[in-house]
Amino acid sequence: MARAAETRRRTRIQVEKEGQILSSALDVFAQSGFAGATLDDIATGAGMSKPNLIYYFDSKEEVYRAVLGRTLETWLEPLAALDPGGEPLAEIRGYIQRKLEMSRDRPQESRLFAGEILAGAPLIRDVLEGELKDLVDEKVALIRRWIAAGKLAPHDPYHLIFALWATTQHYADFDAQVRAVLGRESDEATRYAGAERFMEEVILRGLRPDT
Amino acid sequence: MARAAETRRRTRIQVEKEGQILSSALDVFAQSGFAGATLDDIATGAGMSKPNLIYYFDSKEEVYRAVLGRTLETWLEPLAALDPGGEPLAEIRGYIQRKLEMSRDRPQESRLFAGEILAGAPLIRDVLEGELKDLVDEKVALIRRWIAAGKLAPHDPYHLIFALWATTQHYADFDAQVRAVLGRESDEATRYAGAERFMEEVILRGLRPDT
DNA sequence: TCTGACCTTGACCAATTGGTCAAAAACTAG
DNA sequence: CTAGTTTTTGACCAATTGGTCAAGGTCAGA
Repeated sequence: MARAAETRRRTRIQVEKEGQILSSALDVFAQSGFAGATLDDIATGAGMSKPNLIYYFDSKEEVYRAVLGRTLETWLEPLAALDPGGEPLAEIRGYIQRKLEMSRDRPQESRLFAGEILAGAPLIRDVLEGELKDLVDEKVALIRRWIAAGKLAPHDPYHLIFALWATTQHYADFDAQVRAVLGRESDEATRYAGAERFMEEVILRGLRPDT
Repeated sequence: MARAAETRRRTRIQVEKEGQILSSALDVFAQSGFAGATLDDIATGAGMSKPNLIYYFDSKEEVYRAVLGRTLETWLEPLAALDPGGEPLAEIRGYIQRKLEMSRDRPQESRLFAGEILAGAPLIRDVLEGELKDLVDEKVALIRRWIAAGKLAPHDPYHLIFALWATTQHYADFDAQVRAVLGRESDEATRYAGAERFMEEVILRGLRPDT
């Protein structure tokens, strides 16, 4: 284990350097994937030498795990924030907005997860089957209650969540494709405004109960 | 250049071996990405030695390009099949079905593209900005005509296409996550049936004109 | 069957890269 | 200021891996 991990109290330098490493590692892993990333790239991005990086994290995989772990909580936040006490359609609209904001403002995190899951989620399978599944199951139950109360049209909540994930994250994960198709003219703000408008007009509208 | 490429007439063995290589390469690249894949893995999967593989393709990148290229046409097919002469809602329903079928039956191709685009599409940017953009622009114009004719509700066709891509491909690209969330019970057939039902009930319904 | 072209691979090479180590530099408590 | 601890890195090592090469095996046509 690295000193940083076994020492009881973390020094000022440890906190700083670990932060720089994780920040650089996020960029590199998101851009190149786990296999494509090199410790030298990460170290350079963090403004230090490779042995110095290894002084803080014992291995490339440990850096990767740390970045993933750090991002996970941020990632689950929007869904967790879905409020049972709120008005159903407004809550889901809020969720869409938060997810789109995350895609826009933190695309690296989105791509990091996309890469991990694309590869079969070898390192976070347990988190997906545990924390994530529990959270989703809880929100699915909530949506079912909203449906039973006649506040939402009756559609499978699991597939609703998948559709929201897929569509919102698409703009970060497949950014290269979206930009290519929309052409040079389209700027970021316009892209995301259009995405939000479409989702609210089509998906949200599809959730409105018949009455 | 490899013999296979410069020879005028391809021998029986060339056709066979190149097919085996591309098939194996699809699996390996889809699973491990470009950087994570090794020529030995691909060669072994194709039932031959690494030098033998290099006899047919000059480099790892050339194998990768070949696999990407081969898959591209298949990939554009469903969108290209959108028929101007057909009934708008039925056409889009057919498109959703075809894309979901591709996700289910050819997940490796889906993941291959996802990986490439996630990395910024370094090798197919020109195709995305050329062929793909042209095809999308053409279909966007078609959808706009349908909207103008009052056959579809007025929503941005670009974002409609993105939403359909995102949602259908999600089931292949993020398979690990979908399975984890739905749990062990859910089998493939049920997953895809649920996805199709949701998309038809929500998205397709959202495209129906008001009248 | 013979011959020339095609196919196959074991052995090898050089570059990359994850990780080690010892020694020096910087920091901090007393 | 001093001694001990923490931090930093140049040099190095071993494993992996993309790609080469020469030698031997196989195949198709005459």
